[in-house]
Amino acid sequence: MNVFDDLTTRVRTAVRAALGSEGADLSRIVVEPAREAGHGELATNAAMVLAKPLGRKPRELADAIAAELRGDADIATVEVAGPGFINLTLAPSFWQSLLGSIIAADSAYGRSKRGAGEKVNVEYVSANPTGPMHVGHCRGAVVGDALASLLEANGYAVTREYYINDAGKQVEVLGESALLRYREALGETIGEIPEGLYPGDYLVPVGQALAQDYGPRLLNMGPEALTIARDTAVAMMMEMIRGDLAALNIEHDVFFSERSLIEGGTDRVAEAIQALQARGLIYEGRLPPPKGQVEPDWEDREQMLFRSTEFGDDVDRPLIKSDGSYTYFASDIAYHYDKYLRGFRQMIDVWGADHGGYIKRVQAAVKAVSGGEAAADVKICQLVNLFRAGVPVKMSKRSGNFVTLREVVQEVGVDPVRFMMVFRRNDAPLDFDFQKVTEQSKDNPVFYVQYAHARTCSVFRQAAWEAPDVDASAEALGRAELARLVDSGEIGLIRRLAEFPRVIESAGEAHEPHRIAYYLYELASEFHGHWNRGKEMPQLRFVNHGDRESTAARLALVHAVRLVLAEGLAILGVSAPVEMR
RNA sequence: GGCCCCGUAGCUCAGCGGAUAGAGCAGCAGCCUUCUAAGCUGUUGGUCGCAGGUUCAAUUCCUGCCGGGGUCGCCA
Repeated sequence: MNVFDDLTTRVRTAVRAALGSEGADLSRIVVEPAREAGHGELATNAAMVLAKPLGRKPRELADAIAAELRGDADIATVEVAGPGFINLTLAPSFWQSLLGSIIAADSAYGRSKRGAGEKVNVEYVSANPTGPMHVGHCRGAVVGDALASLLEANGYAVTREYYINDAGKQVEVLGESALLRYREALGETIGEIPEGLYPGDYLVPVGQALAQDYGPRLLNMGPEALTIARDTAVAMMMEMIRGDLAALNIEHDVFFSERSLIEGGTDRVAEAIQALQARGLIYEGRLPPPKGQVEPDWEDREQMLFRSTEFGDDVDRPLIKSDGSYTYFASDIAYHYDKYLRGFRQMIDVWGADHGGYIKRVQAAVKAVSGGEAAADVKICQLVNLFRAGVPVKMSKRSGNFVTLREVVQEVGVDPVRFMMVFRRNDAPLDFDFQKVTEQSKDNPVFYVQYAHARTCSVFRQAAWEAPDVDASAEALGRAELARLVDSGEIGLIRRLAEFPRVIESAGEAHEPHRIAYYLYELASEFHGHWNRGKEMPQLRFVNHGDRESTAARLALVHAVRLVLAEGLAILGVSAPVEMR
């Protein structure tokens, strides 16, 4: 039910009829919404695309195609304009019946089957399990989650995944920090937390849990105690992080432990390296030191390298540290190899801006390890700048004075956080103002869009009161005399609703959930605008006194607007309130 | 120095190769004696960082500069 696909097909048919089908490439022909009112409702580039291959003038081709299109009863006007555009307006009856289809499709409207059930893995958040999530993690969390939903709306089989970095030095430090808290829980005075350990209070419960479970036994246990403390701490931190995510309504399908790659008998990292070796992509060699930067302890040594440059990386990458353990990247290769073995050919990783330099090597790894069958897209999320009524919120890691995700959600609620995080492109920095995002005013996009939905609901409440004889059920509205919808504002709204499937597809294809947010903003704006016209011109109001048929038709339109707003907000994980009080 | 991202109206930003580049805010001019719930309507404002290239067509793709940010073996 994508109008643009529908019309593209019709245009291609018209092209074949007008010009014969002698092998011309019709794939580049598209029908798009016209940008300006003066350019009709839809426009196609068919004539311009075909001009060159056919060796004919665009305007001439356009005239021939246009003549063909005029035979289509759904097309009201056809005009050739500019360099060879064919501008179309559709018959009101076309839009009216489209509205009927939208209502019939109900919550399936906008959903695409383009993904055809293909498996996609979206890995996001993946915050280190060393403490609670702070606002910095928030954006990636929301972007990843909304992207996952967006891909589901496009018919993909999506797995939401979290990679737990539970294998490196940081979790060892976490373990040590937990042991200190353990001694504290046993009654020792530990004084100030030493430099280099995690000072946060959130480790106090970990120490208490250890004390409760083990009593004083860990004190003389040796290295084993550290392992126990570490594992306990990681488990409890992950519990906390899950709670943080739950506060954002985020739930992952898979939590993948980095440590699991090397524990439990099989060395999955070694297997991944072997897979690369089998493809001749591993060698012993030396790396040039980084240029333009002083590296005092640079040690030139012969080491095992992955030939990632073969896949577009800048230098080949080491897999084994000088102490003999695997590099983080080696584990990550194994992790992505695992994703490939689980059947994912499309992998999306959502990372913070500071990981930008890591993209090429992971993409190289995915290509290498899958023999070119799989590909990774990496979405980088830029910083979020916090404000309170326009004043920057100071944050310093050193003083531990960072704002946690939980605090933000508690203060402003989930909806403003989720909406604002996708109201920018992920790769552009974003300003987040605690005060503005909760304002109930036109200037606050969250409110503006949610209010549009609430307003649609309000119309129905009003209708039940003022026009109780009109059956406002979805079934009845689907049967309404939609031909009553002739006002330009009404048709305009239907036209906007018609764009929804197209927005879902293009946003899904580009992996850009923010486009949904912008679309919803535009739809809301158009709906509010039409509403406001009813102030000056009561005859345009949805509840049209004394005319049941007209009221029913308009309620059908409002119902469809509500449907699309709710669907779009659902993709973003933002609620669609029935009232804003 | 290498690599990556960004550069569009005074500000914050949209813009999947298409026409005269859009929105919100701010500014300006009206309306707001009351109704459909958090005002409304209109309007000013642009060498799309610069220079080349590809194309019928470039803000969009490519190359090189300029400016801002990030990042740069054995951290994750």
